[in-house]
Amino acid sequence: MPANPAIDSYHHGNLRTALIGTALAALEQDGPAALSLRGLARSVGVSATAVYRHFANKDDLLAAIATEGFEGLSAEMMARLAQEPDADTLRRLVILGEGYVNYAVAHPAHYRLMFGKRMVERAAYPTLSKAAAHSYGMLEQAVADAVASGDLPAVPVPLLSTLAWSLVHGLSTLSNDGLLNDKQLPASAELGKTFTHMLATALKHLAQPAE
Amino acid sequence: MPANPAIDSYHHGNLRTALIGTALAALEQDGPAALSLRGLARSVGVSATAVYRHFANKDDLLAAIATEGFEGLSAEMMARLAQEPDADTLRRLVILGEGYVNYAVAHPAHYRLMFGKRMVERAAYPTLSKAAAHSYGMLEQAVADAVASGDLPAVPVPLLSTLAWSLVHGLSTLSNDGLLNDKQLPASAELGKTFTHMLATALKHLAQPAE
DNA sequence: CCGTCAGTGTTTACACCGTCAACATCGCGA
DNA sequence: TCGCGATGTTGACGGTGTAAACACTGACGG
Repeated sequence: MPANPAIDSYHHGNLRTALIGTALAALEQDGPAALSLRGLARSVGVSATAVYRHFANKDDLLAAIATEGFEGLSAEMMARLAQEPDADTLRRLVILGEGYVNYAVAHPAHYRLMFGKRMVERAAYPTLSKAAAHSYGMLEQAVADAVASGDLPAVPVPLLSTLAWSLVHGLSTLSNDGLLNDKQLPASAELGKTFTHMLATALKHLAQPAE
Repeated sequence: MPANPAIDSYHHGNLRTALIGTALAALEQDGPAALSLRGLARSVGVSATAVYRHFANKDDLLAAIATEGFEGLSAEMMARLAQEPDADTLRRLVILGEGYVNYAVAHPAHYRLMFGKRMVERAAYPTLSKAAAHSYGMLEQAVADAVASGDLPAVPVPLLSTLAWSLVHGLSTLSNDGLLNDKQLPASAELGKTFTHMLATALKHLAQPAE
């Protein structure tokens, strides 16, 4: 294959990458419903069925995009952690939560896609499910560390991390769906920080998990 | 209009109701993506364009279905509250959370629809947004009561109720998307109870909301 | 140097979809 | 009774995802 992205010839050069890139742009601009394979192919300047040389079908393309989303999410969280290397376990949890919500509200359509039906049938998309598991793993690890160091009470880690995940995920989707705007609340990005901090503070005093 | 649902004639009798009902069944069986106006009309035994006598377009139908969803959600929470009239404010919050998650996981496709893009452009669907606001209002009221009675600390009510909503909403969607099944966790319905209880317990000791 | 061959892109076609316009049929009220 | 509004039908248009058959091209082995 040629080293440069190809100028204009019969063969595009790197259609796969171009398709994902264009799809991402279209996604954030017009929403997921407006994304069509034919339109995408048109934008890239290629015939409609050329897409099928690189993706089994539309879902397959979307899965690839969703995978990139989880990778981006993990990267964002990782970067924020790296910026504050001396944070204690609770602070690290807050950083993760803040990074999570921040990424989600910065890429609303992408984020929505990441949790679409492809996530349900994730047996068919192992790469996607691995990427998602990695993102979740970062959260769970942070929770485990906080429990191990005694900064969080000895509640079962899966329970605590699912709770944390539910919170940031719920906040992200509610915000993306515009359900928080009309209340007197700080911007959603700030919300992530406030919430995770609140939660960490509260959980320190968590007594018993079940009745 | 005739009193009985109509037998078989040129005019269906209560197409609108029939469409919503059939749509609901199809929704839970095959998922939201598989739901088409034409297929729906076929199932009901009516021509494709008959739908447009009762709904402006597909989105309008879906909005009606989503509205019913929020009404069902409110009803479920209300019913559970009524079952336990002597519950204190914190317990009432737990009941609400449990009812919320329970309804969501009992009607996954319906619940997903309720938070689709119609929710974003809810200016165009005032009935839908009213129904949604009512569901949320129940939560917020319970939080306000708990704060007023001193059972929860004096954190701004919108903040606390958004936190509660985020939690149950996040948990519901994660569960519906099958992201919780492979962990060693109790069933999601039970999770709702556990979580809200955990949260209520933890929040009792919440000190300061912000840094 | 040339042929072949796998990878990539094209054309054509099909079934399905949401929706519009024009027309048909019914039942209720003046 | 009759006419009119509500409801349902037929037909058509442009859009979609995708399968099948075909075309182009660059790289590699003889």
